[in-house]
Amino acid sequence: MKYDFASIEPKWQAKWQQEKTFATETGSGKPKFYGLVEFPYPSGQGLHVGHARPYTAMDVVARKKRMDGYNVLFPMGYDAFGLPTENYAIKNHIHPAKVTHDNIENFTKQLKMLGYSFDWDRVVNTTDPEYYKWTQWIFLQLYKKGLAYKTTMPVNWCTSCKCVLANEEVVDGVCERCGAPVVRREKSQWMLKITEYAQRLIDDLDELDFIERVKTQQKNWIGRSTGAEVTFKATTGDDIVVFTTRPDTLFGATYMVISPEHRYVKQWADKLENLSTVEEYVAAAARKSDFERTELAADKEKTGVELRGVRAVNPVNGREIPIFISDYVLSSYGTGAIMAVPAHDTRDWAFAKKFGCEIIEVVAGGEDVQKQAFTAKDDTGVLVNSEFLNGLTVKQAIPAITKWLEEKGIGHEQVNYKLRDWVFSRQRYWGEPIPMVWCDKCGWVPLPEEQLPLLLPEVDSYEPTDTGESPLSKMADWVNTTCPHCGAPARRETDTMPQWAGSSWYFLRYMDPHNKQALASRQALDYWSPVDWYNGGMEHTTLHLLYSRFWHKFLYDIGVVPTKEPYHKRTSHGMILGEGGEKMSKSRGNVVNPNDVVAEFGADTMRLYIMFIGDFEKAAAWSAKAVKGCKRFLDRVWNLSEQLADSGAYSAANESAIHKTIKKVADDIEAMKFNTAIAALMALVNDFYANGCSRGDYAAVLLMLSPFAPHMAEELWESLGFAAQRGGQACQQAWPAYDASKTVAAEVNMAVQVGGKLRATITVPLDSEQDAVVAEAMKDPKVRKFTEGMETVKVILVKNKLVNLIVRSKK
RNA sequence: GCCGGUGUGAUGGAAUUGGUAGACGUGACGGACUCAAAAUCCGUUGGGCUAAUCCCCCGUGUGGGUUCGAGUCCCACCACCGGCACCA
Repeated sequence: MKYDFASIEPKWQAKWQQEKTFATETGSGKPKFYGLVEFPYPSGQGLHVGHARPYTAMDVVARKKRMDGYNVLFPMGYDAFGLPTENYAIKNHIHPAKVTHDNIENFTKQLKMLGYSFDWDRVVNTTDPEYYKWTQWIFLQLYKKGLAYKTTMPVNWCTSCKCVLANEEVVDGVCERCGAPVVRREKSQWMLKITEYAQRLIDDLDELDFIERVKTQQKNWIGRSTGAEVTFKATTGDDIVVFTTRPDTLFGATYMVISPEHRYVKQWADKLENLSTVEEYVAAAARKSDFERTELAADKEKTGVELRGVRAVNPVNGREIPIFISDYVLSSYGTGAIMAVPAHDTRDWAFAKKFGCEIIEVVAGGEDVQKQAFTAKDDTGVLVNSEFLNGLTVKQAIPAITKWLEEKGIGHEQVNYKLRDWVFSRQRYWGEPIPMVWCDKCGWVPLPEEQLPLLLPEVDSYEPTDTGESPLSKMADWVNTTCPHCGAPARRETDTMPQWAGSSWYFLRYMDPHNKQALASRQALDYWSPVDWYNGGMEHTTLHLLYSRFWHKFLYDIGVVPTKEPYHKRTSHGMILGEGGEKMSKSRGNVVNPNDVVAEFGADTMRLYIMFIGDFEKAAAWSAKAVKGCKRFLDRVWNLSEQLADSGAYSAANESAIHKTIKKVADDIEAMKFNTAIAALMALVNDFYANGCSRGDYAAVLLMLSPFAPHMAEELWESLGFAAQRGGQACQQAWPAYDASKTVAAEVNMAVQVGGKLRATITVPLDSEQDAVVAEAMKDPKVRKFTEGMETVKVILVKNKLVNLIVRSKK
């Protein structure tokens, strides 16, 4: 009988669906395992082979965990709000909800076609009002705790999406999604105080089993630095507060720089002798897009203007120093003002050289500071020209000066973060409405919780407006409401939430997806939390992963969830590239469609290949030829079923190899080394071809193969009578038992080295002692040849592995 | 510039973490089967030297080092990939 995947696969998929083979009960005597993959955005293009890699991997893990006796939660859903759907809807005049519905239907079909063991009764969809009701509810809780606020500030504005972006969504000055330039605009936006959680988002990483590069990337993004805030007096009498990580260099501060947006620039306008030049510079800085600003940053050419008419006083020595504005000082970091120490900071040095500022060395130990800044922050430098700090190393001087500043009341230790608050409003239609009402008397009033969900209204046009207002603002019926507080006429917020909102808590909803009273029942949360293993893309490290950790910590603080962190273990997969090793894209014409692969080779081959393709964490190029190799392997497994010896036990010739493979495959799955797990199975099947194969041997291979190629495994399991014999599907069996004692053979092959060079291999009884091994080795003519006339000075024995004879010529 | 990662046959990639480099797959070559091809099965396949699948030598980006022994550890360098970047 031929391996007819085209009829086998739908057969088993239908059976799994009918019998709800993978439905999960909350609560059971078994230990729980919650495996999670990032839910897809249901785009019109359908499932990509890039999706198949992480999904297949976690499916293999989930299936293996079930065989290990775990109660496994392995859910799937759709992150369906977002711009591509909205843009498609605009272009084709179809409602985004309809587009979403159709795309989800297609995705579901494709996911089922690949045989994933999701619990399909727990599907969530972020655009479902029953779901986003709770997204809105979380927002209200954030608002009540003061963590959501509306403010006017310069924001990133995508010129193409006509929408604001979070800092995390701007990459190299362009929109992360569409690549259009991002400019800065003053807009009133809802913000979430993620900065309040900055320290905990760093600290709690220590307890988590995240791969290291995710941890470092998150830490770098949060960007903690410790230093001091110091207050300088301006000649106007105002205080100028600066942040510095080098308070020890305070005596070398020869000028100050404040950002062009700093409030003092306007405040001091009437005192400035060169007001028009200053205003010109401020205007020019404001015009620059983020892209231009990062471009300019690259060549480090400093620009700026001195504020003539106002000066500052260095608090440590009373010296009057000039104040500049320059866009190398950012308004959004620290205090928007710095003390410049050109001798010991490369940026200040470059600026000082250009504008002729004084350079005073206060840390000795480097090159001439007139030629180059000396920035070492360790013990190599010693303080000079700094009165009471002289003679101290930098490391000693920092606490000393900090203490001094505190005593004088002009400074204190300070920690700063690069992380900014999360810009949370979007001026688009297809997102969760923000449940807030503006009342002229009461200000912003949250919608009462019992009025949730606040439904998206039906509109005629979803087009974004050029004015930067949400399309919802044109819906007078919807916008005009009454104040929940005082009953006066009021207006709804018309911005919607960013796509990251729905994905920030979806893993909680899977635990109890149909709950109408809460986002999930406490019982379900207690049972399933936290996610045991979450696999996803590196591109979400500073977006989704950071945002959802923040929300989860907040929910923990208000007593909604039982754990501080949402995910225990986080792993990441590499991208699937096209045949040539380039990124798959329509324009390159190298996109592989999973439907085509499944039609030609079957889902099991597709699954097997995507796991065999290479190191799971690294990018891998698709190879049509290698796909065939995996199909060939499955054919070989299938064909073997027709030549089985009729014994339920492992055959003597294969027993040792079977036990080794059982351990190898289990270990490799746990370590995500799927490629070597499959290689081990291939090697075992090769052994079976060489040695013959019993029914018992074969059953073991079917069980080990079942997480990777479940349809074929089930079909053979059933047709060979194992299902009837052992009861239940292959995926419902226990993982075959591993017996270490069965893996050891009576004899082992050992390498013989002379002077570290391999000269022979010998076969000796297991656990042979040194003398016996050497004696056996000396029987080998090659070994004799290299030891002839030599004196053995040392023998190194690695038991059952290797013996190394160290020789030297006799005197 | 800073942080992280990678570099192994023709090729995708293995290597129990310091112990026989190249598992497994692809490709190539040879054989069996076939009228033939495909499919399948069985071999061979790092380089040099060679009549030889005898020997011997070389070989994991480059140059040093530690060690009985290094793809693996240390130092310096080169190349490529990813992240961050005027963050005081």
